Formats: sequence, C-alpha cells, structure tokens
Amino acid sequence: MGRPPSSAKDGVKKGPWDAEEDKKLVDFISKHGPGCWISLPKLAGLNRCGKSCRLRWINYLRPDIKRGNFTAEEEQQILRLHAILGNKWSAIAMQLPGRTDNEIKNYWNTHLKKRLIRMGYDPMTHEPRTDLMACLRVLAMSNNGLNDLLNHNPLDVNAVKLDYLKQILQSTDAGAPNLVSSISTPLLKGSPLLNSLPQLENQQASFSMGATSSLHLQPLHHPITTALSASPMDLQIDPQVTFPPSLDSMPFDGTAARLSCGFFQGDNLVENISAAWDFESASDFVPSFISDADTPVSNPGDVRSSSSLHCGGGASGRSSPWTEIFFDHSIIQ
DNA sequence: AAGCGTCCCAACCGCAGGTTG
DNA sequence: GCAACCTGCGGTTGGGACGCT
Repeated sequence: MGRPPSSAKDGVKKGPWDAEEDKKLVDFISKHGPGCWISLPKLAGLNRCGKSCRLRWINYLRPDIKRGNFTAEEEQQILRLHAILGNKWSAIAMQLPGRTDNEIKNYWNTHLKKRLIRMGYDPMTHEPRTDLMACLRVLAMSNNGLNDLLNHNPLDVNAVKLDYLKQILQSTDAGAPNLVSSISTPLLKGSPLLNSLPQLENQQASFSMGATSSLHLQPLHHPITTALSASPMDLQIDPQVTFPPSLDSMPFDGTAARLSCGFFQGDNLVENISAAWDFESASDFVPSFISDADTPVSNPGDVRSSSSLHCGGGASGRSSPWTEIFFDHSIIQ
C-alpha cells in the first residue's frame, strides 16, 4: 500500500513505513513528546524527513486514533460539517475525535462524495443538480439502449447508429421546470448516413436544461471543426434557438458528432461538458467526454482522469466532479 | 487461473501562513 | 523589513487489494 520505497536526493527514505521505524518513532515520542519535527528523525535514529515523521504520527501512530469503519453518526456529521466548511478537512477532523483529516478526506473522496452524486446532489454545494438531467438522459441512452441494440443486432450497425442519433434528437424532459430550447437538425443534412432515414431531417428535438444553458452540436474529424468550436456554433440557449441557417450546407461526413453543454451563472461560464460520438466503428460508439479542448478523456471510469474538466467557482486545481456525475449516476448504471 | 480495470488509502508534494533571528 | 525555517493543510499519486470477465 502507498508509495514504493524511494530515496530523495539527500538519501532520506521515502515510501511505506516498516514496523521498526514505527517503533522508533513511537518510542521517541512517548519519551520526549513530538517537539521539533525537523530534528526528531535524527534524534530518534530515523532516516526520514521530519515531515514524513509528523504525517506518520498524526495519521497512523497516534494512540488516540480511532480505527475501523466510520459510523452512520460520523458520516452524518461529516456531511453536515462539509456542507458548512467545505474541504476544510482539519476543521472537520477537530469535530470527530480520533479521526484524522487525511482519513476523513479519503473517506469523503471514496464514499460520501460519490453517494451524494448518485443521489443527485452537487458534492460541493450539497444542492440538487436538476439542470443535469437532460444530459444524463442522453448519456443514459448511450450506455444502455445503444449497447443493447448493438448486442441484439450487431450486423446492422448503421441502423443502430441512426436509431441512436434519433433518440438523441428526440430526447425530451417534460418533468423538468425549464424547457427552454429546441434544436433543428439541418446540420445533419447531407450526411450519407442520415440520407437513409429521411424522416430525421428537419426533425425538432427538445432538450431541457437550465434557463441559462448553452448547447452546440458539431461534426468532428472535419477540417473546419476547430474554427467552428470558437463560434458561431456555440449557442446560448436563452430562451430558444435553432442552428444558424448558414450551417445548413455544412458538410457532415456522418462519422462523428459532438454534443456540448455549457452552464452559466450570469454571463460567466461555470462549467462546460461535451460528449463525442464516433461513428466510424460500432465499438467506438459510446460517447467519450471531452473538455473545452479536443482532448478525449482516455479512461472515463477512473475519476482521476477527469482533471481536464474544470469545475468553475472553486479553488484552482480542484478536479471536477462532473465525470463522476455521469458515470456514477443511477440513471447511467 | 489469468488478465484486466477499478477501488482504496497511506504517503507524498506544493504551498501558505506563522515564527524566528 | 526580510529571509530562512518550520508547521500544517489540501490536493494528488501510485501500488496493493479486490472484483469482474
């Protein structure tokens, strides 16, 4: 568990602690108290840096550390405190005797945050995230309906693709309070793929999102994709738009498309997400998530790969919960 | 049984703030 | 006032454990 043993420039040992090191540290601190962490390693006969000793003592060796699973009461307390304090793990730990900030942080990241997400709450604000539902439905189709179709009729890939596109374009959310946009599909005209399904042309599709959402649909793998991503296809849906007529004649090779949603607070984009569909092969048909650039998320199941999605309004460097929202949500699963 | 992907968590890193000389 | 040092915090890493195919 943990980091592999390694040596720093000055020869100080790093990585997991062994029993002998633990004993030296415990013996020294029980005799002399924690004191100065910088000089402690030398005095205790440890080939570690003071920082490492401090961390080991505070997070593992301290006699008042409580071991074992978190109780339901502790979970509730963490949730309550996190709603008030945010990621102030040390402040939260002060209210939970025997628990360390590191332990609480780990427990939050591996259990409680995901649980909140599954329940439809934003783990940072602890507020319901109703504005995500339209995108979740689109993505649910991708993970369930599409795969089912492929499994049942693997040979008729084009039919599956068309059906999938149709589902996306027909998706509605009558239950949500903000039914704000409608999107026509002239963009898809001319696609060899779509020509085989005439009724799809000019079809109106409704997407339900927050009243200040944006949406764009654009072809990938196209020479002018880059130019398009800046404008004019990034559309502010407030309250109702259709694709600009100029896009009617845009070539679409039928191999890929991207759905992108931006969420705004006032004029500020606080979150932008995209899903891309690659129609080149059936196996690539599950959408991949992309950030504001064209960098696909290589391993969307691993939350650590989601760092390319920036969560606005928080501290810099904070990883976005959005990928988890999609892949952990009960609708998806 | 083997291979693979994901989960979990101990430990590391960088940084900010406080203290000391 | 300033630099060096020390401590504490929050974010991130990475490998063993585990589960699934």
